[in-house]
Amino acid sequence: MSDLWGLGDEGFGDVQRPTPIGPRGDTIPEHLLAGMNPPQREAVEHRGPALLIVAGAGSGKTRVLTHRIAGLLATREAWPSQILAITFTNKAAGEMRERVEHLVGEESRGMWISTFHSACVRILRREAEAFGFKQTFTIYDSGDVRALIKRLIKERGADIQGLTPGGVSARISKAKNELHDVDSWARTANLENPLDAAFLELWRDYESQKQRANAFDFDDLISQTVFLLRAFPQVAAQYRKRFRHILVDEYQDTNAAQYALIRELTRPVTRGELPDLRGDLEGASLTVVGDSDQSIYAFRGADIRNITEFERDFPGARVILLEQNYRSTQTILSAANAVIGNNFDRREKRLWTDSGDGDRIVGFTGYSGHDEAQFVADEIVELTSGGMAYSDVAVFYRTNAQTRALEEVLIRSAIPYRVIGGTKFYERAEIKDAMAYLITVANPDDSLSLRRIMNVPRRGIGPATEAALQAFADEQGVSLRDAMRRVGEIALGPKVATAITDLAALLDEWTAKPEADPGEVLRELMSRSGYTDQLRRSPDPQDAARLENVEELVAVAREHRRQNPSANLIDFLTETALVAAADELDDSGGQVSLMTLHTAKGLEFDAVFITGIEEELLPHRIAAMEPGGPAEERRLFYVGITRARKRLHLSLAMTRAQFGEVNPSAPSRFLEEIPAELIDWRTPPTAVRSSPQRALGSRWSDAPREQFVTGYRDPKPLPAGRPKGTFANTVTEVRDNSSMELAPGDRIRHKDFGEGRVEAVSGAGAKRIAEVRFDAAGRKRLLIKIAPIEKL
DNA sequence: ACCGAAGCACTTTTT
DNA sequence: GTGCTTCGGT
Repeated sequence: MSDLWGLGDEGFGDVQRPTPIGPRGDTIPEHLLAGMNPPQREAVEHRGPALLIVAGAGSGKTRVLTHRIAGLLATREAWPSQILAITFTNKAAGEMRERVEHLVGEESRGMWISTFHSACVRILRREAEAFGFKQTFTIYDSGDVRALIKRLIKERGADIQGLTPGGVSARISKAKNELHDVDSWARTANLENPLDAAFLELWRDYESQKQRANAFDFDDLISQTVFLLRAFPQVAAQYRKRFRHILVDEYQDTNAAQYALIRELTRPVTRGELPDLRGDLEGASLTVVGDSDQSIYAFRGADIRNITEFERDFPGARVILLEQNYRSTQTILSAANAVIGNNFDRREKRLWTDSGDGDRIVGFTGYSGHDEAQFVADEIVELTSGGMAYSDVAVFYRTNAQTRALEEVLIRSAIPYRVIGGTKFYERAEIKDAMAYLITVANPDDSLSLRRIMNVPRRGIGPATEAALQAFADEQGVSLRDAMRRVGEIALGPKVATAITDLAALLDEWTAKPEADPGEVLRELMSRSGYTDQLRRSPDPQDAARLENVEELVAVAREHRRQNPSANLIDFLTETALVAAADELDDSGGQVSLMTLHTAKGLEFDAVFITGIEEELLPHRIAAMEPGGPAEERRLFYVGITRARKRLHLSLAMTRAQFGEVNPSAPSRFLEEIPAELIDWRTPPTAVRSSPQRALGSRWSDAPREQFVTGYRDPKPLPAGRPKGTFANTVTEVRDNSSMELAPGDRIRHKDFGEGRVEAVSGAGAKRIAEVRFDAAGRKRLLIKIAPIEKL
């Protein structure tokens, strides 16, 4: 650290600065460095063209980032407006802004701190007119994209086999994340393949529809910004000149498009590209923070090489490692280190703490997902009665479907909880309807939203009428909305024509007032369109809840306006389109948080439950077959483990219900990667086998599904030298009792509940259920197929 | 045009 | 088990 400021040879000295900076001698105020360990300190102080901070979980990277920004401001090396910080969620952006403001005060206003998507929308709105879009463009979420593609497939007829909306949208998304557009993709594609050719046509259709609707999809936001910067050098130069310090969090999860965006923004500006530029301007200084062990978004195109090859990409880059953990106990870190150590091809990094071992990890194996959920609930009661707040507890799972059992049991146990993400508020039908009204008002060209509300509530405009309107629009070369306004020129019944005219008039009235209060607009639209009336009059009790949801949305819009008095309808729509799951978290809630392992990234809790640690689920069956899949699933588990501050609970179930079918499940291979002495198993996982004699002393490692089909299979020997779980001496049988005939009155013996008498049998096939009154354990409902019972 | 009943396909993770 | 689509009746 001889050149502490990096100003010497790194070339800052000769460069023209567009705004004044303080005297070089300004030092970072001591309060910004107090209490930091040496690498943290260096990460705050280092100056140079590029800096990679390899930040292990819980190593204080947010603190380092905020203090680094505060340092830049405090020393007058940068104005707030010269800073662009990219975070993973809006919530993280808000927190970072708050913390920087806390450190350096009001003067920090004017920084851009946002997600990739929000930053790009901001750029695109400013520049929209330059490349054929209107400023009022709207944003399609994945549901909108699928709906549009679905319609396009349908319109093209049945000649395209094997093209599903989901498949097509995933493919388009993947291509865009790799920075392809339709034409560049077409050049590399093999169009001999009829499926690819059909896909290409569909994609072209999709793009032209989207353009006509004045809309972007999520992936466009990034890739179109890159194309914009590349196509308009003078536009790019403005942003390059403006942003002198770019900081990117969670860099391991950036994809090719996001990488390209960063590259574009950090290019130097040469004289002549901007009129008022006196000399060449070197590229912005880039700081990235990340941890390749926490890269979990490869499915979204994230490329781990962005971080592993950072030094090669950005010559002159400095790399700083943060390994000291300030979050978790050593027990939790040892488990995390042991698990992630099984990923080969990684840069060795070991988290450590000086804050002690803490409690052992608690393990539990339930009979079913419900049983497992009951364990979670019981433990939460235990923890909170010991003084822990509900909001300090989180429950993680691999798939959203796993919430059902958890929610049922938590409700029954009167534990307040909140599901983060999952079936989001904004995905509910009534909310999408309400939003579609707003979108149609804000962006009259968006025919997708217009179609959605055309006959909602019912006003007699059916498919036939809609087709007639569309035909007229195509014929006249106008929008669907224009066709509605000119309904008099179309031969339609008087009743239908009136309905269309009324709707068009209502929408136009508000389109003319784009600056009106969004909450007010929504309330008016909902009431005057008859939407609220329809729900109020409905006999369906669910409609009462839907009405409440719409009212809730009005309240959300009002609150947004209260917090941003100048925010118009488009601002509100943009914000709601870009909410991330983790943004829903508020710490004030006093509720247990339920979320997927993906959503958990970047968060931390005193007590963490990771559920469903089973083969097929974690690693997930689909991911396990993809190249790099198992390693990424392991990282996901690692992310989950490292969220815990004090207490970690790992649980699994011996059977798991899916599709309403119950199947046996095997403990995850990841469990035995944790040294046995770290886990206190309340009930250990057990060998799953079909022939009782073989299993004693066996391990349940490496237990893929065929084991259940074909019988017991000898596991591979474990690699020596690493302590492994040894739970195999306790063996439970999960057997297939499909053929067992039970009738009321039969006596049975259950492995744990003892003897009992069958009272009733219901259901059919794999779902046959016996109600049994056990002599000691009381009444239970057992799934005959998998219950550990025998007939007496 | 609208409603209810029956049949089916589906679930990995997300901005 | 759910949610969506299809079909047949009003």
